[in-house]
Amino acid sequence: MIKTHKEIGSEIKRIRKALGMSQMKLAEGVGVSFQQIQKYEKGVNKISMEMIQHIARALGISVNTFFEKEKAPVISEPPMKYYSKKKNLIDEISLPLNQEEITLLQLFRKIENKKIREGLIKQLSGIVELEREKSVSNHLTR
Amino acid sequence: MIKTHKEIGSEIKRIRKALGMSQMKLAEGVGVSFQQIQKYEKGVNKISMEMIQHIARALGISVNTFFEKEKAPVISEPPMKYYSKKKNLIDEISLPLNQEEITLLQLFRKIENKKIREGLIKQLSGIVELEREKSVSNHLTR
DNA sequence: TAAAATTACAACCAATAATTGTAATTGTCA
DNA sequence: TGACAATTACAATTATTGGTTGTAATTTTA
Repeated sequence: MIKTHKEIGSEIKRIRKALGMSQMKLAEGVGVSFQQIQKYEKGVNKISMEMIQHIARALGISVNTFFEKEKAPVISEPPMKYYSKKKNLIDEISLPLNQEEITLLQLFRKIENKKIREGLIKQLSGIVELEREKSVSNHLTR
Repeated sequence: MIKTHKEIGSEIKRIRKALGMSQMKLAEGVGVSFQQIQKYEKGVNKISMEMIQHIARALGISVNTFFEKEKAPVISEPPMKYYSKKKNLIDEISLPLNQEEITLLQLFRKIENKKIREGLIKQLSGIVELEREKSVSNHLTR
């Protein structure tokens, strides 16, 4: 859910008051008129990316404060088996990816045929299986 | 140090390209013309707080990505060594994934042999190729 | 190399960011 | 209480720019 300017403005106001700071003082720190601060707080005017940084600095807080509620990228846990039981609650999580993995995904997402996708995954799990067996036998004969 | 719109725009462009996404496609996801995306990327137009959220969503990343490097409000400057690690963003993009894609990734990550991974991607691109050709011929005979 | 796709650049216009001015509200203290 | 200062709300105006469409240039694909 995206945050509206009105919501962000209210947050600015809340923080400003919590700091016992007047609109005038904040305006001074930001470099605009205090009436302009009012507009930001009311959500009348949009807040640009540069402006939010000035405001955050004047308030002595981090810009991230305004997006803290966003869920951070979560690292998924390895599945028990190769096919993990899907949990209905979560259908989308975020993972940090490297370039190779991005390429993999870009290609995979182009495959519209579901059976082909499923087949690929099955094949992939076979490869993984093979690689593991090989490493095991290597280990035994080493 | 505050980030200018130009810098933020460049970051958007870099991420978009890393994801293999065209301006058109991004524009579509954001809900503006692709020329408007150009202006954001060039820093010609300011990016509002609401707009950055739409852009982030269309890119499948968190808004915080644009402020990750930001230092939290500092009273005294911390030692340099804690900041020394320069992280390459392209190698650390977070994407929302569905269950099938997560499975794919988890399997792919188990493959330690680089050649096998590369071969897989090559094979995958071949499949994509095939599927596209098929859809083209379907379209022609339809 | 021709086509298709993607990107860059220009001109135009409606929308609004920011200013100044004034009124209303709140707080302070004699 | 009432006068005052400070703070905040609201109005009107203007310069700026966010967003569009159109076209040219560039890159990619077949």
